[in-house]
Amino acid sequence: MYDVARLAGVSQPTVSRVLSQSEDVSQISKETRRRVLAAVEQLGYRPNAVARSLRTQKTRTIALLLADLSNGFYHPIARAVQKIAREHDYEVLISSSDHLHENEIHFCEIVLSRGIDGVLMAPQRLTMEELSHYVSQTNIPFVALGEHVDHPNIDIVFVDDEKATYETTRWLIEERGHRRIGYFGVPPFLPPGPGRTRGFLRAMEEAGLSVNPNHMQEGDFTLESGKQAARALLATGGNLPTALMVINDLMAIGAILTLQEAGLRVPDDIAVVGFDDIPEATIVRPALTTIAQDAYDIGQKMATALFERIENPDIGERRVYESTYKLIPRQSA
Amino acid sequence: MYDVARLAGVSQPTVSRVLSQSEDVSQISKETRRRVLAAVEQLGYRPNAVARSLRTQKTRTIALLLADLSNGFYHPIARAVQKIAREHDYEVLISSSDHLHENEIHFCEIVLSRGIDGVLMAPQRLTMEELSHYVSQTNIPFVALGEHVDHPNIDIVFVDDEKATYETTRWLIEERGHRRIGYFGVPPFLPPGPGRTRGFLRAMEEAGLSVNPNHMQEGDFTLESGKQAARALLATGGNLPTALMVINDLMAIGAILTLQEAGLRVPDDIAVVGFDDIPEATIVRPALTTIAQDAYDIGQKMATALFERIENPDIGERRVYESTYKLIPRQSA
DNA sequence: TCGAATTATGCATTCGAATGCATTGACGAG
DNA sequence: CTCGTCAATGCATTCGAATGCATAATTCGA
Repeated sequence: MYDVARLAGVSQPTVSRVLSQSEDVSQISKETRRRVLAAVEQLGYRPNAVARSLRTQKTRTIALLLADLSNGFYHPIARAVQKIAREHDYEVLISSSDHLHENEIHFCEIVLSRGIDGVLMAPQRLTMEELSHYVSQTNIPFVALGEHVDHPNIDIVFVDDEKATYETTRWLIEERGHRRIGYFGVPPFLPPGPGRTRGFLRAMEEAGLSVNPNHMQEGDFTLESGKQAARALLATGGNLPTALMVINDLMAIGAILTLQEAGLRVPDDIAVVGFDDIPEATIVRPALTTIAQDAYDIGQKMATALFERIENPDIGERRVYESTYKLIPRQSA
Repeated sequence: MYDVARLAGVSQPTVSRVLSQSEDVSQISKETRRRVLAAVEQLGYRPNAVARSLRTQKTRTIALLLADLSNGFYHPIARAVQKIAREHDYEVLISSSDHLHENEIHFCEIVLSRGIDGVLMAPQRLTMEELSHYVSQTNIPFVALGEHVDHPNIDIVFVDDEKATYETTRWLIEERGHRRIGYFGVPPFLPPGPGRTRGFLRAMEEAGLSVNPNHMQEGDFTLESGKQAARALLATGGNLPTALMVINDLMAIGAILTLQEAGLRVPDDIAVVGFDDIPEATIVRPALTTIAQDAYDIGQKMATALFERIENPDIGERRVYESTYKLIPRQSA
């Protein structure tokens, strides 16, 4: 910057003002501005973002923690966040926890030490104490995905998982006439497991239907775990359910593949319903009936909420945004 | 750091030494070290990465530019890079160009202004002049994916695309007896389009087979564009090829879906071969026969090459690493 | 017992840019 | 002709940590 200043015949602070203050705020003469910009151009000067960050205490970077980069559900979120961030002239540091506690902790440490300006996260294994611990050490805004995050300083965006699975289970019962319905979920410590499971069980109970414990299997959101769950179901040897609610599309697809391999017809022998509506849902045959989430909308809501707080730090209390879902009947149920 | 120093009864530089120099290099007494670490603990002090970066001129961050975050091919690359980066205690700034020139430029600007320590990229639209322009402005190492990147200061990792499609096309001809083979590619300015197309054409020519221009269609690597290409193929009305080489799996799957919708049987009426071996290849029915790339290996090679240069800046001339491919015969051909 | 060689630590400066405050010059009013 | 005002710019400092150099403390040998 000194070199630019010398070439333009002004002082370093003047160059700084030309480069970092908006035209109307600064009191730089037109002529000076022109000379400075010409010098910048001539030298190919580029401001050093690190130095700028140190002085302003802003990095113009937000961090985004996803649960699984390979799960297509998260891609529109990342895309929406990137887009909005770019509109605000911010960069996004993307990280994938792969559902691991250790990675979520690492993410938080990075956020605190790197001077990130705001955080978007889909936390799964972090306890509320841990979250509080980190949030309390900083003034930057946090926005999380999921109803389970309940902290006074964290805005959330959520989808009513319980209602979604409840309604869909009822749909399976009332519209499709199923009475033996199974459920593939995840262990209760993995959001949004509990909510979805609750919705399923409530619908079954209200309909006066019992659930065979053998028909409830657990996985970890991956395709492979959906296959395993289906294998476990088949291995029980007992009579099979006529329909299966699965906690997400990837597992649902895994289940379909394995069931078909075992000679079962979907949906004739077993109907399968997923959750998310990822691109793969239209690739499997039969195409997957699923509860669609609007991931792009979720990403937009999260990013918008975050930047509102970044631009106006004293917005006040926790805000809650709900994003919609919608049952998409295809061929698998 | 001053607070820590005061609490520990030492000077700020001493705290700095305790925190940033390895135990054996530094000449800090055991007792002082203990007191300092205790003070750090007590105050919950966390070094400011921005200040550290300004002083050391290192950000401990590398940048990774992918062509399309939604394309599963890139996920293992990202995963491998993250893993190796973490082993070196670096963070990864991931970005997706979505095949757009504008985004590739933006990425380079960020790299230069943010003081990134190294770059991994899968450039597609950047011209060699532009790349040179950016590379020449910095001393940090660049590693690129793809044979088409030919710059003395950029190491590359590549897969022999031409050989792969050549061999696979021969396989279609010799092992499977196809003589009318079509090809779905991408416009020639999109790597690795040209190499793969060349391999296909060479195999056809050597076999003395001509290619019906109607059987050559172009897309942009996406599922949707594969569907469009298939629609265009069908719309030509003429006789159809009995086999189709497709430049990547996503387009191949799109093609299969559309062909099936039109009442054609795969592979009986038209065999389809893809390239990449993404997870979706095992989801479609028939399962996709494809040329597998070892994306995790590619990511590892790229990251390893990069860190070698980061740790030893004067390694010298451009290095070239080849990663393998392998035809995976499944059911679609 | 004293100086040389270590070892342990502190002081002052530096990284690059942003900013509070001071200064300069031009202009107009009295 | 003088002084106040305001626009334009410069000076000095600051952000937080790392580091070259100087120095104090300790050890050791002769």
